[in-house]
Amino acid sequence: MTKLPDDVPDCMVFLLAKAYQKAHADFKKQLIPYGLTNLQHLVLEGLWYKQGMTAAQLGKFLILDKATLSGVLERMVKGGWIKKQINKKDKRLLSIYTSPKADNLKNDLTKERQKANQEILQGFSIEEKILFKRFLTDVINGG
Amino acid sequence: MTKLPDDVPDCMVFLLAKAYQKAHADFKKQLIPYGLTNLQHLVLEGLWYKQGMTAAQLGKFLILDKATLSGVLERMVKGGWIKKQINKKDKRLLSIYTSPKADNLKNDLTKERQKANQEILQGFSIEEKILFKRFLTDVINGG
DNA sequence: TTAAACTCCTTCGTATACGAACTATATAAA
DNA sequence: TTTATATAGTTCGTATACGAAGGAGTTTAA
Repeated sequence: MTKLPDDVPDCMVFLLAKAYQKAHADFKKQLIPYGLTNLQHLVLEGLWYKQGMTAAQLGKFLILDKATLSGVLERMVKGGWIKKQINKKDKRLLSIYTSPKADNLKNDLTKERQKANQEILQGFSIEEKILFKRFLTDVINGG
Repeated sequence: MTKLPDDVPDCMVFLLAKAYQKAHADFKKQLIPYGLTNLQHLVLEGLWYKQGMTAAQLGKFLILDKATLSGVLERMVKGGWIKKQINKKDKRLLSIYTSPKADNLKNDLTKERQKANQEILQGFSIEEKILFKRFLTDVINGG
């Protein structure tokens, strides 16, 4: 990731993309020792937040397309991170649970996430951090 | 894109990802009538900024991996948006130029970009806009 | 001058990301 | 009850995104 030129045409999508990619790339490196990708980590966070969510609920929680989630969940089952369980009352529904292997990493992953937050917001004052998060949520919710 | 829950675990990578994805999805829709993707539009902006850049220079300008750019450029040549030209002095280098078909859309695309910026920053005061952009560039450059 | 080192671009592998079409299941309506 | 509609997941197609390895060309160094 190189220095951003000063005089690019003004484009918010570009700025958001590159800020995201920078943060993503750094956190990705932090997660390599755990054998987890960024998104897979988010799936675990989602399930720890509310265990047994269906794929649809998880997708809503993570603001993620069901098509994307489908593949991620498949790889996470294969990796032993989660279990899928078909709902007996409604056979369309998949309830998803974290595995013990995942749960054992919960504290470590929380620390990694906090470390990532710190590095991303390094140099930001407390007020700026709050403001920045408000701006981002405004972009997400606004429209 | 649904409403963001209030009590997610604090994760900047998530916020940045979703803010980017929201902005990206909206701009993507704007670009459909032109037959261009978001990134392809950025390639044109890059070339209008400095015509004849090599793939490596363009990648640096757009903060993009050469492997990603390679495929994008191939599709853009196929679509008639750009021309690749091998440098005679150094046969490794590809100089890249926009096509007349692309140049004809320059004004329209500029307007679309400005419209996208407005929508993303809708509700932001002038000071907030400046601050937000500073925050994002800080994330990109900082580390 | 010839081998080593370097650079540019492509190709491959893997993981997002999402629209669209499809299957299976469940519910609503006629 | 049978049909219509709706919902949950999967699959397919296309486009990023990037690390790693490879091929071709250039430069440096012994």
